[in-house]
Amino acid sequence: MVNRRKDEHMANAFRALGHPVRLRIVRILNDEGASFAGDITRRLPVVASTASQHLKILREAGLINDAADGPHRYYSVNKQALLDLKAWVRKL
Amino acid sequence: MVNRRKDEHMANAFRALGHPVRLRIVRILNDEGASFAGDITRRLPVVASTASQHLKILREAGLINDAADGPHRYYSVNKQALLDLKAWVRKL
DNA sequence: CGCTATCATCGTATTTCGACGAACAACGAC
DNA sequence: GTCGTTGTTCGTCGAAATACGATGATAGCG
Repeated sequence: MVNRRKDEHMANAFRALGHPVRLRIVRILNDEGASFAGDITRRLPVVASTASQHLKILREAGLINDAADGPHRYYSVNKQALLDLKAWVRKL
Repeated sequence: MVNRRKDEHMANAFRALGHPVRLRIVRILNDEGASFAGDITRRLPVVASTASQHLKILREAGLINDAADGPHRYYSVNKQALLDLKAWVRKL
């Protein structure tokens, strides 16, 4: 099948979104713009190390970007990834 | 947050879609219409009992419907659930 | 330099997922 | 009733996910 690899990639993205905390992270970044890790974590019901893991999962799924900024870390949504997601879902 | 419960529900749906086999099931039902369990299973790289489990997960997530039809079981997409999913994703 | 702040990563315990084969249930044909 | 077909559920086991605290790494302040 032509789209087997694409499906694999999309399944990865969906799996990353398939957790309340991670869904909330994406919504925070999407609704309120890029943020520092601490500002995100402060709004989540988990400790910092756990939040960091969730951010890593979203990053590895390609859904968010990160950049170092002094001792802080700046996170933002990957707009292109979200566009791809929307395009895929629209076909359902 | 107003949409905490909604997010929980959407995370469930995303988690259900977060597996290649289940994504493929949804695509089969969506692209080719409702099907018997056996016809679906035959196109998946897993044995029948595993396919049945995946169908159950999708059903419990509300993404597909099922109906008994003699010794067969008939599966179809839940159009409303997909509409909800699309509406949610569109807001990203 | 030492000190604080900010995050990430490591180590670990618990839970959940995902796969299979075996056993079970429901239906139709006979 | 007994088969044969279809599909689900059960039992099990290894792999992965999820949470936490502890430790490590880096940047800026003094």
